[in-house]
Parts: sequence; structure tokens; C-alpha cells
Amino acid sequence: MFSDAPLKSTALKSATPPKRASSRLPRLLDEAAHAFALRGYAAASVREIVGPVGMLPGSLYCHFATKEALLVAVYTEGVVRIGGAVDAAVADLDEPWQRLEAACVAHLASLLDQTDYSQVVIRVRPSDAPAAEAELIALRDSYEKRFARLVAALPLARPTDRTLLRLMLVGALNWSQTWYREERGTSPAKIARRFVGLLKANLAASVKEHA
Amino acid sequence: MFSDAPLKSTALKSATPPKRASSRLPRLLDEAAHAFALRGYAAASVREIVGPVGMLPGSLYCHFATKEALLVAVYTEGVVRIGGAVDAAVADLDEPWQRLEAACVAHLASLLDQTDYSQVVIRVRPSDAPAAEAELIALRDSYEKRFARLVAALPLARPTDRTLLRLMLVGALNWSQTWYREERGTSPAKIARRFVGLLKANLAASVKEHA
DNA sequence: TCCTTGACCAAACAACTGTTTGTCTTTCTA
DNA sequence: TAGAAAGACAAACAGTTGTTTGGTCAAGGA
Repeated sequence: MFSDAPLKSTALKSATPPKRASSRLPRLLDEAAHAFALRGYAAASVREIVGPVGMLPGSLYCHFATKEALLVAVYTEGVVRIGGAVDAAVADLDEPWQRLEAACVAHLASLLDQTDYSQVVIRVRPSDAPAAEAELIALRDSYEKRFARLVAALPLARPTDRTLLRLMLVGALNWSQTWYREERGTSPAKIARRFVGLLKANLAASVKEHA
Repeated sequence: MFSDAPLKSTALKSATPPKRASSRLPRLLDEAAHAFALRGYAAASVREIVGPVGMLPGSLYCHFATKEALLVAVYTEGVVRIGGAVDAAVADLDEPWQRLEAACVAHLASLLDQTDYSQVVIRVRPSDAPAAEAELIALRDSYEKRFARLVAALPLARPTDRTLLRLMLVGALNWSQTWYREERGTSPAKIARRFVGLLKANLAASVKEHA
């Protein structure tokens, strides 16, 4: 929205009562998510995160103890958002394949349409932030668990390694972050549906759907 | 083995490269590949690359004009290696699905079993090195073209978006870098075969194989 | 009213970044 | 055997990194 130019170091003594308490924290998180999603954790500097918000680098440490803690906050919010999107998409459906498809569509839409937060979850490797690695892995697992459950509920025609099936599907979805560009015809939703479709006809047990 | 290092203006008269003896350049490349594969381009510093070789940071610039040029060299070698592995695996086969499967096995084996160089090609984003971005993208494309051709040769039962089929398969393979750990039972070759298998039975035109 | 509290600035911090410069040694070649 | 140059060292470069310190100022409860 608005951005009061930080300027160099001009006085602005009392002329900056921006808002009440804790007002700029959301913007800070937004900007951090943007930088992490766009450039990766290591390449995104504290100054370039904090600058657009109109803060100085040191001010970050009122809110977070370290840069890694900031990443954890963004990552957590990312998991909440993409997790919420998937849950909402699945909520009203019963048929297992439909549920999986809806989840994949929501996952990919969050990743490609929507912004930043979800992308951080997929893009940033936990090992990039050693001190927070375990926490980030736990967060990611807590999200992906949904897909394990959705795949477990699938009625399959013949014995199949469901873990590998899940890894293939989720992997293909996540990797599309690499090659997907807008304006190229296919929408994220369409891509997700096709990916599921490529597996479904092969494995589905009772093929009574498609009505 | 070659070094296309730009360097200053060394007029190498004869067509043969200046084969200096006892060069530490190969070790340097190895170590760079290792660091880039393990920590990513941004996080891997010149000093930590050069240290294990027993060189000083400045000495890097005898061989490469910039850190990005070093990345390009490693990346190129990576494409050569993984490309060679895939070509060799496919060479003796005729049946399209067998060829694709062999390529996937070679691809994933290069990525997971083998070392560093191939991993750099998959892990490092071209945009991490802005000045070399176009070159890296071209290199990656030159490699992935193989898969486009292999998929194009597939006999399919019904009209299918072959581009999306390729993206799904390659994406799933590449993403396994994220979750694969050794000693977990399944080998890279097995994973690749199963991934192909999950698509094959669904799409194959003439199902006369599996004898 | 006082006083605590949280948000933030301003300026510096030490450590690290990729890179440059100048010099020396080794080795190949003319 | 002279000389050119590849390969490397040693030391410094200028800029950036994440972070610390000490202070200011507005709000909110007592």
C-alpha cells in the first residue's frame, strides 16, 4: 500500500508515529516472505527485507531474535495458509480420488497463484537454517501428512507402494514451481488435475466416476 | 576435461589446450561441486571451496574470472556427466518405454548415488547467478531435451499432453533429491522404475510386455 | 501521575563476502 | 639457456553480512 520512504538519516524525530503497537509486523512478515520466496533464504539479506517496510536492519530484532527465527515465522505462516487451503478444499468431498485431486489443486494454486508464504515452504530447504532445521522439517511434515492420509484412503486396484505414489505426486507438484510461468496457457488447477489424472486411470479400483 | 575459463588474453597458439602438469584445477572443480551441491550456490563461499584444496581464495581467479564462472564450469560438467549417463543407458534399447525407463533410472542414479556434479544441475537455480542465468538455463534445457524426445517417441493409447507427462515424471524424479536418504531400502533405480511404472500401465498403447 | 513496556532509530560492530594487486616459483617452449 | 607465462601465495581491498548497543518516544495500566 503505502511506503514512507526511509530516507537516509534525516531527522524525522517525532514525525513518525506510524501506528499503534505492532502495526508493522505483518508488513515485515510479508516482505520477508517475498524475499525468501524470490531469492531464497541465504541470498535474501535482512536489509532488503526490512527496507521496503521502512525500518532499519536493527529494528528487526525487536520482533525476532535472529534471521532464522524470522524464517521460522514465515515458514509457519506458510504452512498454516497452504494447509488451510488444502483442508478447505477437501472438506466437503467424500470420494477419495476427488479429495486427493482437490487437495492437489489447492496445493498447486497456493504455490503458483498465491504468493510468497506457501512458496517459502517449498523453496527453502530446512538445512539452509541449521539452528531451525528440525523445526522446519517438523512443520513441513505436519503439512505433508495430509497427503499421506489422502493417499492411504485411496481404493487401489492392485497392491501399490502408497508412499512412493504420494512422493511422486507431491514431488511433481512441488517441482512445477521451477518451470511454471503464468500466461502459458495451463492454469495451476488444470496442471494439478492432469497430474492426478495420469495416475488415476491406472490405479483406480472402481471406475464408476466421471459422470 | 577442459577449462573454458575466459582469463585475460592468453594467446594459446596451438589448437591443443595448455596441458600444464600437476594442476589442481580438477580438485578445485570437485570441491566446488561438492559445496554447491551441499549448501547451494549463495551459501557456499569461495573460501570454503578453495580451502580443502589447499589454495587461498585469490588463487581461484587464476582459473575463473568470477565465482559465477566457476559455477558455470561445474554446471557444465554436471550436464556432461548426467547427460552421458542417460545417453549410455538408452543407447542399446529400442522399445520406447524401456528407453524412457532406462533414462529415468540413469538420471536418478546420477542424482542420488553419484556425486555432486549432477546434483548441482538440479539444485542450483539459474537465477542464483544472474550474470550466467541464460547460460545455465540453456545448459539445463540441452539436457532435458532428451526426455522430451523420449516421451515424444512413446506410443500412447489416447491423446495425452506429452509435455505435462514429461514435466510430471522429471519433476517427481528431481524432487526426490529432497526426501531421498540412503539406507532406506529403496534404491534410486527402483524408485525411478516405479515412477515410470505408475504412468506406464495407464498410458501404454500396446500392452504386450511384462513377459 | 508515574512507570513500565514495546517498537523503533541511529550508529556502530566484528566477521565475512567476492575480488584485486603484486610478487614469487615452477615449468614448458623457443 | 633464455624467456614467457601458468599457477599460486600473501596481503589487502571495499563492500556486505547478521547482529548489538544505547537511546528515544508513544502508549497503557497502576
